[in-house]
Amino acid sequence: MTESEVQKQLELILRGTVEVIQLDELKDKLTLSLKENRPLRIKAGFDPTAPDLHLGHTVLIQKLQHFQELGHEVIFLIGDFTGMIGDPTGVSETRVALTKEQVLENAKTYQKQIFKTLDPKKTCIEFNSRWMAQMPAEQMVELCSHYSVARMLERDDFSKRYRDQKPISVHEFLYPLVQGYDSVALKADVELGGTDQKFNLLVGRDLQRDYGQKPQVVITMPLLEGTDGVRKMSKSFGNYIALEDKPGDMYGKIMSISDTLMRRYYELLTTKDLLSIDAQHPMEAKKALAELIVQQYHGADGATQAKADFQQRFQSKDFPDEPDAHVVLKSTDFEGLDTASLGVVDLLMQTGLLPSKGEARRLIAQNAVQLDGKKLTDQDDNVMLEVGRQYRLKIGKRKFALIEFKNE
RNA sequence: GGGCAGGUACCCAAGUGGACAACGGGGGCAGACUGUAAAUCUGCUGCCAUCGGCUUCCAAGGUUCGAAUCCUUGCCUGCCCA
Repeated sequence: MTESEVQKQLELILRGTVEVIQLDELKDKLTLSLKENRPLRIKAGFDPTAPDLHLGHTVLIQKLQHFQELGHEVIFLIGDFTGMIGDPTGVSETRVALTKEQVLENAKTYQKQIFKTLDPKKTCIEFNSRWMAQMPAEQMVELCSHYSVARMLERDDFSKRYRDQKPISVHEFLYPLVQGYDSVALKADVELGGTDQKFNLLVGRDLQRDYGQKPQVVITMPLLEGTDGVRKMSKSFGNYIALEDKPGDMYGKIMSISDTLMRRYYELLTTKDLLSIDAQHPMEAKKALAELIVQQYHGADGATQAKADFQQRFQSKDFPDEPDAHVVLKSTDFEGLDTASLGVVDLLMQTGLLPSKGEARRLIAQNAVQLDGKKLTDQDDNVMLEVGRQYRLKIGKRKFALIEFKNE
């Protein structure tokens, strides 16, 4: 009986994962949890320096939600203490230490975003400064004694930097140790992380063993590719879809991904059956995905609106209900002119949607500007505006402005 | 403390006294094609302007008819030796 239940839980848990260390231990833990009616403690740590989450982060959050759905206890750990160290994973940039206020502020933002997925009542939010900030130096030294330099250097980027004679600050060794110790402090049964976290996650297992605990099961999740379909989603690559993106933008960004990437997003961001996705027309499937995700973060209304707007804007190439700019010109805007005649370039600049006149000229030269459906091709042209009429200006494929001339 | 290398547009990266608003790649934008995509092809990508002008190559000075390029100082980054 419990066995089939374990199997059922596993199916959801394993979806999209890269690696589970060790699967047997996970099975045992699940079995025991069911038998004793005790939820497992699921830990995932987040950096407080980047509070604006994007879909890449939600791969983990989604997985946490799965556990929550299965009745387990989710611990959302904000690494405010480790944040001061700065994760040396990959290319390390010098981090500016955050103030307590900033961390709390960021934590709030986090909560607002994650509780769109997680159940607030069943989520425990922790800060690792709670135990780390008080830790006496003696204990810190003690903690350090549990790991050797040689083992530290096993870590891929450490060994690489060491080999390449790139600097490794001593305090960087503390990052994995502290992250591992967090698992001890929290008595975590399972810890989730991206594949790049594997080393740190494993340190947690070792430390727990040393501190007389059962080692946590480590589950690594893939790093979600960004909208370019190649590199991992990251703010610095500019290929991200932020949870705080406006519904329309979010929808549009999802629609612009490749079909291959869409399947990946389905796998990692939803629980939809992939076979049924493959059976659909890719465009329909993508629309459904976009709607689903926008709905999750902006509600049903936002999703419907975004969908309709997208349809209008791009698919039927119609003028949207809500243009990006609405310009109202008055006769006083035409100094020294008695007619409402305006240079095309100036008209474009009035919308505020373009950074410079050069850009405006360029777009005109590239046949990218339409006024009421008519292409404007000569940058020296003037447009005559009639009083009271609304003009629809389309700039490129995604910028729309409504121009109006009111005489007063 | 000493030695060396380097800081060029959104990013990477050429250029080492004039022909430089600055090669090339990435990214971005636009056009064609399409499924609104992706891939591909083409063009554009400092600012203002009618020929033309203006402000740029870490910062501040200097040399020169003329500097991204040479000199001085400062700031920053990496390496090596102590």
